[in-house]
Amino acid sequence: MARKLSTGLLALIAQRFKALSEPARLEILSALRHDELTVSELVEETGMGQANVSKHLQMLYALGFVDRRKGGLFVHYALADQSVFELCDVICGRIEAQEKSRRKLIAR
Amino acid sequence: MARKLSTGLLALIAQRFKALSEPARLEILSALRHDELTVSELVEETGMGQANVSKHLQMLYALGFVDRRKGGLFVHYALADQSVFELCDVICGRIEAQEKSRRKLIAR
DNA sequence: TGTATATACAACCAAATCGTTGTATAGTTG
DNA sequence: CAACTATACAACGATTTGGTTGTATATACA
Repeated sequence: MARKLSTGLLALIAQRFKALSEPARLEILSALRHDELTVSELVEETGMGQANVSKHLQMLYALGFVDRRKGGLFVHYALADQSVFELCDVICGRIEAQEKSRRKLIAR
Repeated sequence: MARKLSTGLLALIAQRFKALSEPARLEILSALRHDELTVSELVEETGMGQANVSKHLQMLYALGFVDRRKGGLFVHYALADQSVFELCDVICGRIEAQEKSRRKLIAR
């Protein structure tokens, strides 16, 4: 990685992080982890409103997190790749480490 | 990673992503990449207001992205670890791939 | 062709968030 | 002690954003 990230690149990176900063969108991505789903299936799976799911999907699609395939009346969405979960893994590692050190502090 | 991420964990993960979803905070982290800096130095480095820098630092500290050390009148902030840049690397990989496929589309 | 269904989209409101201004706190220095 | 400096914090206005409601579009089917 470059020594100093340009302001422009920083903005692009921030944009991606922002897409992942909403539990609703993470839930959608998580639901898509193992197979593709239609919008309706995502609505059912997540319990969110249809328009809401659709809006989140537009953002995830625009930023390349999901792929889209039209089949008849339905639109099938799928994960573009698994890198989202790499990111989550790094974050989870951080959370666990913090949790561990927090427990250690309390134990004293 | 677990097959299905719990809603609670999803919220924790989203919280971390949100901290990274602001260019100003990424810029602060980027400035801290190679050595620790005081708040004043960060203000100078980034051109942001002091109160603004301080507020962002509070969030980054609360979420464990930076460490804090008080020396006299100054408070020195440092990166807690380099994992932020792992995350940025994954994102940058995505951005480059998208850019590449975008160019390919236009070339046609 | 007419009806029904799946998805997208615009408009709206409420809540969250960014940056600023002003002030409080803590530590330093004369 | 008094003046000064670095940092944190509260409050405020402007902007953004998430979710909803209502509607438009497109495809299927009778």
